[in-house]
Amino acid sequence: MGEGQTRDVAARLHSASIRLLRTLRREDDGSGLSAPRLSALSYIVVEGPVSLAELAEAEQVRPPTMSRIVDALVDRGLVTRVVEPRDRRSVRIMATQEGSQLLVGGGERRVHALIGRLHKLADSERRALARGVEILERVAR
Amino acid sequence: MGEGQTRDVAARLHSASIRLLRTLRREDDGSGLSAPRLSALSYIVVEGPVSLAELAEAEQVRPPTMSRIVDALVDRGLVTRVVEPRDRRSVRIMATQEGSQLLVGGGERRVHALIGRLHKLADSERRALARGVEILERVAR
DNA sequence: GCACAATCATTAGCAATGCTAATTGGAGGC
DNA sequence: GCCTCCAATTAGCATTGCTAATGATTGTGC
Repeated sequence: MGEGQTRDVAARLHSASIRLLRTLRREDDGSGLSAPRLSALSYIVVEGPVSLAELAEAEQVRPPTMSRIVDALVDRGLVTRVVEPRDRRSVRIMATQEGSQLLVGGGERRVHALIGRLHKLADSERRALARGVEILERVAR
Repeated sequence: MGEGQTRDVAARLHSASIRLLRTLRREDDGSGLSAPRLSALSYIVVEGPVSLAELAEAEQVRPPTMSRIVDALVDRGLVTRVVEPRDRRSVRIMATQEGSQLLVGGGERRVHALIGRLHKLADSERRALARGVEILERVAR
């Protein structure tokens, strides 16, 4: 594959990813949470108990910013903060039942919407996309 | 392809897209613009003259929010606002030379970084990814 | 064991971004 | 001409982002 074609794939992959996530983001309205809060909650639910530093790093914001977002999630009872006994400087942030349910209870709205779109594809296309996703996972790592 | 597999593809596509864009976002630092401003400028450069309403819709923010972002871009000389003569209520927003150069001049940092990653793939993988991107474009439309 | 540097999180204070409601200015109907 | 509708902006507020400074705890050197 030539240099120009590689550039073409890169540019199109970039803009298709942006468009996909923008489309799916419309599903977030029903959650009642802002985008940063929902994204943080999602990470907490999936990645289990995490430290504030890890969470901030993963969400690409600074610790003070994330500390406030966690405040808001705690206020709503979606998340708890527990001091880590091994190192009492740090905290374990984990989802409450309510927090997990808010996410999965909605059937994970975004994924659900995406499944609906995938159903419109031919089976061979879904397989080709699945293969592309495997490669994308390596590229995005 | 079964229902469970389709769900699996959807979930993985979703999170791989998030991870990809987060990775590439690190390239934005060099631009000197915040994420919303850079994203708006990018749309303006690519989509030529646009109205405020169209730009707000595309970026999924409300018109007042976008109006202020455009203010900031105008202040930096990256964009101009021209009253539309056909309908003097509306406005044509377009990039200046400087605005276009800021984007393409950096070689489009994100795409450039992505090309570097694609180079590490085997040729057959790049082709499979290219096929996946074609399908993704339809899914994301 | 004790001062001292390093580390994790939070607080303080500011700029930018997001919203809704209200306003301004112009277009179009009648 | 007047009234309604429409595009954009202004006003005012909450949230999100940052850096700098502070608190609290841990680890280190001696």
